[in-house]
Amino acid sequence: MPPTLEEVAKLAGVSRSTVSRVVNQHPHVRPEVRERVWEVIRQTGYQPHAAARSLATRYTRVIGLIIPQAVTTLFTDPYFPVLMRGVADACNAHNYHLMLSLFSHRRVRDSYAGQDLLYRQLLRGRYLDGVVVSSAPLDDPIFPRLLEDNVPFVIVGRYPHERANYVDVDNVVGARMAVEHLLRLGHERIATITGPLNMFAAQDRLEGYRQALAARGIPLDERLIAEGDFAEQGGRTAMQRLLPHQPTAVFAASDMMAVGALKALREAGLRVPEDVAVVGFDDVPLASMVDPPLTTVRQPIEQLGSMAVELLISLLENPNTGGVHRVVLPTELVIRASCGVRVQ
Amino acid sequence: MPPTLEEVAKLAGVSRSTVSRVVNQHPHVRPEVRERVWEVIRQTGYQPHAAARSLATRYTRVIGLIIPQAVTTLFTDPYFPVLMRGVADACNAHNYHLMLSLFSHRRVRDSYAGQDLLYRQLLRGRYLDGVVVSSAPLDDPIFPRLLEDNVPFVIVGRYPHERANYVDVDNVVGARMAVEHLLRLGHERIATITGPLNMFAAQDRLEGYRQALAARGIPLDERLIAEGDFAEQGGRTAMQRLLPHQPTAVFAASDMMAVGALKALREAGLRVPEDVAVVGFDDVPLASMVDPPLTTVRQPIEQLGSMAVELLISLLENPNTGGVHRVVLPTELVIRASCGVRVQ
DNA sequence: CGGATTTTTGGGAGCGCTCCCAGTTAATTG
DNA sequence: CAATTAACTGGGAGCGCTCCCAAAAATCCG
Repeated sequence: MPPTLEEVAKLAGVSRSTVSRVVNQHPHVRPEVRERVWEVIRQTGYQPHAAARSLATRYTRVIGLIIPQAVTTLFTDPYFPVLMRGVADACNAHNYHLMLSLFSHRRVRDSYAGQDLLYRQLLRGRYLDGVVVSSAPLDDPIFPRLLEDNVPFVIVGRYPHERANYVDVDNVVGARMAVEHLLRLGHERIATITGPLNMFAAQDRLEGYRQALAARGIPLDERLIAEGDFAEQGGRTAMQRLLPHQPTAVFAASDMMAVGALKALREAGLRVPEDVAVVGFDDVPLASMVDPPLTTVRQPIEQLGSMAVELLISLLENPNTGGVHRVVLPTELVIRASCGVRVQ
Repeated sequence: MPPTLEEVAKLAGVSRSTVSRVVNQHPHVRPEVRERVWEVIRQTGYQPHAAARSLATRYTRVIGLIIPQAVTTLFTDPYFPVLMRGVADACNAHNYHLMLSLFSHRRVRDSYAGQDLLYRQLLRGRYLDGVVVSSAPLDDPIFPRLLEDNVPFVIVGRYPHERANYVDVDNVVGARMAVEHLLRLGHERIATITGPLNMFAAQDRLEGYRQALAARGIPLDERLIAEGDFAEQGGRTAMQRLLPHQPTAVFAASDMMAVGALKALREAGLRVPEDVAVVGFDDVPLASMVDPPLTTVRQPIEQLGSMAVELLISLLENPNTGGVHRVVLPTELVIRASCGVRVQ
């Protein structure tokens, strides 16, 4: 049974309140007393009881990371581990703890309803001070829940609501750069494999693709647009659907889908980049390991995670700082072999 | 301000205690009253305050997942996401929440000392009911801490202590199968790239390698053993160190290291499997995507995660069930192209 | 050096919940 | 139908902490 404040107080010959002051670094404690109390704390290994503390203060020093995405994508995609690292790092640095909620929809309980139940528990039950949400589809029930319960939150990505704080990457510009690069290489029949279009990132990357073509005066050919799911398998089947329309280049909205596309192309007996050029998005480690190495759009994933946390914490600690906070980070085109170098 | 028990009680015209009984499914509440209370709960969206509850019950319904590994490996290795999925799934299924602690050692605070401080906070501060630990080196400070503070825990892996519960994979047998396969293919100069030897899994896989050779009467050649770090880069440099001793086959203790080895071999102008056969361990998704696809030892990673959680929960809920709980799951050899098929 | 400050200190109240113990009310039984 | 017994219900105490307020001690100043 670990010691309580009261016990420490008795041992140090002071009152509960004084020990509390010492622990919480309040001023107005004689240095001599303060030292005596610290000594007892050290010896007893005293540690404040989190529940008691948060019952009294209404703060938990815990933030949640919610990743509601249906699973397939999630865990073959190296995106998430990296994001998590950014998030975890920032939490450690600020002495917050991290609660992770993943939903895989594979068990009955993980249904839409079960998920909503868990959200309620987590948010209304005051397990958390605030939340970082990543990769949620636009219609995910987490958003209304957060808004309704007035829980401070930051999205990694974007959400169309006046009270939504977010940290995002400039997906439109990133995608445009990628497609412009293909245009520069002389391609005109450029296809795209999009992410699931109920996600903003997917929509934005498609928009970038559109803009690049429009700027070049190339009319949009709907047959050159195939929707994928950000995962490899989806990229592969999307590519198969695109093949009959003979694109000479493909912009995939994620590296995993680009890898899938690579596979589909190889199966169809086409060479990359000679017959078809491929560009991805994300620059996950795998991108440089496949054959041929992928040209891709790098996004600062880890930084996204830590910035989200830092923004959230600043929201928590200065609640009055008015206004909505939005950060958009730039992307960078990384050129490798998969798009070839065609002379115009 | 969300409603409290007391408020719900007033609205339903009963006492605090009765509402508590309803919420906690205690018997001895008239069905009619029970229904009335539920109705109020539904209308108000009442949700018990977690901190208040755990202050009173001394339970939090939160379990921790602690991954103390120095980072490089961690997040390029698809092992962790999969493990996490297993862990998260099991938590969801049993209505527990998951607290994640990762340490990357990249900031000052993430030093050994900072880490220990966080452990104390987490464990002594009663944030958690119990803990799952994965990929901790044998000398990690988490173990003494857990033992000393008497926190229920389950290791994914293994730890030499009488009170250590764990869920592990049969690394020795898995490694032996891999090496035996190479032996069967006629190899005699078989090298191995081990994991960091302060981890049990690495030691066990090395032991399996030893056993396979010994059973065949092949003397151990220390020059054919190189220590890696489970990550790609480490596998690559380890392979470079092995090359001068001209192995005809290599058993890498992780797929990521096998991929690194592949790279080193290619750089050295050697063909796989014609010149050197390669076998990995883990069967991560990447294993089947590289060229040539890796022969490897599959371990049920996700199952490992969910079993660890389930074991932990059963420990928490039936504390008197004596004895230590240990589960060892089997592995499976997956044969692909990287080891070739040599006729003896 | 005595009153006015200012700094320290202690203790009560309360955060929202569970659990135990009586007190009520309803059901059973001979 | 009175006497038991069982099924419900309410309220106090307490989980360990913070915060406020007032009392006590130390410091100041003319």
